Amino acid sequence: MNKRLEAAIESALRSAQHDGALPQFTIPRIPASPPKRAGQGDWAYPAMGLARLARKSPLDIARLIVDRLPTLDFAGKIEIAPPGFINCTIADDYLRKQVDAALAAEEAWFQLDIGAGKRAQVEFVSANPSGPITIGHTRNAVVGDAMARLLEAAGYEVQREYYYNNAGNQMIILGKSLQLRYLQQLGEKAELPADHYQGEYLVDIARDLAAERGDSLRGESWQVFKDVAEQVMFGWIKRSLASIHIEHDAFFNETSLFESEHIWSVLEALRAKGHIYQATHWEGAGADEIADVAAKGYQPATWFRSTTFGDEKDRVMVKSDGVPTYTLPDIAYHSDKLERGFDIAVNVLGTDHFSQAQVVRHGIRALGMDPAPIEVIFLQMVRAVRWNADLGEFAAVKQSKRAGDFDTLDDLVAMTSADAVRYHMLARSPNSQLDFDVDQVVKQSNENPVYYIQNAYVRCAGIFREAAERGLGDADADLNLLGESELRFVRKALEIGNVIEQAVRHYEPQKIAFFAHELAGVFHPIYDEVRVLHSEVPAETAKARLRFYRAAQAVFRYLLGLMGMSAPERM
RNA sequence: GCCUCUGUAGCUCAGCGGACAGAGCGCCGGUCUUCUAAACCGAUGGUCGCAGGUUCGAGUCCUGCCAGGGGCGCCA
Repeated sequence: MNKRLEAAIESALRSAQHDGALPQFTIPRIPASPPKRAGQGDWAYPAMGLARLARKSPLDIARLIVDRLPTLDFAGKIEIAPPGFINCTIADDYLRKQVDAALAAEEAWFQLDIGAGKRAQVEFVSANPSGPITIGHTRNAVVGDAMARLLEAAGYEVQREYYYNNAGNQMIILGKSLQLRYLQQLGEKAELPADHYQGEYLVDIARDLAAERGDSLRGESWQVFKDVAEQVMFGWIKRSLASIHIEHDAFFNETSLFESEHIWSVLEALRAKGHIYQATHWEGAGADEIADVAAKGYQPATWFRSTTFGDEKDRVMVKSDGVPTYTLPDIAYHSDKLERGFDIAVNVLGTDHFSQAQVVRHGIRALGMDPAPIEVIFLQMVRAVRWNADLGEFAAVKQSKRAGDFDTLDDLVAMTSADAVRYHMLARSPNSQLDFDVDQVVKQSNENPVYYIQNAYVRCAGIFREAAERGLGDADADLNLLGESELRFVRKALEIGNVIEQAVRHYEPQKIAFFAHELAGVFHPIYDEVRVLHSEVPAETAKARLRFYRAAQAVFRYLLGLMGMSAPERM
């Protein structure tokens, strides 16, 4: 709608230039935006931005524009306000029509076409199968899934992908850890080294394994235990994610890149383009670094000259022992992603991967590919915190997998609820750190934004239950009987399209959470004021209002769905 | 040291270069004989970390400081 207003203003400006009222100049793109205050219309266009170019006062320019504005079906009153705003109000008639339009079109009313015919991929979670889903992964999961849902709402065909590193050292340690736990179950004295996974969950798996297989695995190598651990972990991970309504379409593992030899062909491609060299230390190394390398006695390794692309130092691709670092498979994986032809490939990562993501980008460039489709949402740290009465302050609950002391997604859901976890993890800018106060989310659950939003849906459901009992319907409703308040809600609901578009264009899925809360804030006062089943409400008015609440309920159902939250009939 | 994120009401946070800076929670005072009060209404509460700059206009953009988080491995 704002786009159409901007286009109309641009054509008005052109016509003013054409008839000589304004001098010739390139018309800048000035966005119309919703004003903060009531009484300033629904869309405001600041003509002040044209004053210098047109060499006229902003108010005069606004006048010239308004006089030449083509008719717009949604526009009602159009006013000029100092210092030079053009305030456009949406016509009441248009708003009334939207009530029926929303109900007739159902989900299509919200659907955008900016992604029509385009494919998007969201890669998220991507936790190694070395333990349960932690609170950090949970934030990643919620943000990634919301992003995917928003892209779908924008018309994209979306694939949700999970990438995991199962070829590295961590998985070897995992296998060995389980092996030792298994031997402990058989009564052997086996000590777990400090760098092994200490978590109790491995004891559980070992116990099951001993129960099922007896001592038949006593002589097996760690690989066997690694495979068992990986398989069991993935079962847990998928089940945990499913508990907050998240499911991936594809699982991509690092091992497959080795099996297909893809990582080696990528390395050769880089070498052919002259970005690879063998050395004990990188080309720009200082005296300290060279001395350090000498002290460690390293043989030559394989380096990627990432400094060519602006990196601060070159990176090792293959260690001197012949084992690749994470960098090589990561580049290979992303080149594979791009070859699959996605228009957008969103990657949700913790900010601790910032440098790594930059190197991957350099690698993609070095291969001669365009990294533009790759977008990364970096998440700042999330901590589970609890009030510590002894200290008199909030203290972080540790979440190291290997230390065996952490809060998992399962714990969080058990302590709060899937809906509360999803909302609280989503309703925060990815750029901000998040302290997830477990006790607070539980304690305050009665005054929570989660319930505030869901209650809007519930209250509608209550009206329909009662109406059905009294045999009331909304057939032949005359929407002219709707009042100012109801139209205020429709006006706000119409912003959904803009919110989704902005969330998608700027990769800010949290916007939808804030918007849902705002819309509920518009809804609740109306619910109190605009009654349906009240003895003083005339039958025809009740019908119109019933239809309005049906549309409102559809809006909330849609919004809750976009956030992966449930829409309960009762609370 | 370099890179990056954050700093807005007592607390947790929104805020798109535009008009007098916004919510929720907390505190204070009101509102249920009629669709769920998990709600609503009202009051209180701000030198937008500090200092410059760009602009007709800066919480928003630029530079420099200050404070806090994260990252800078032949780890994964």
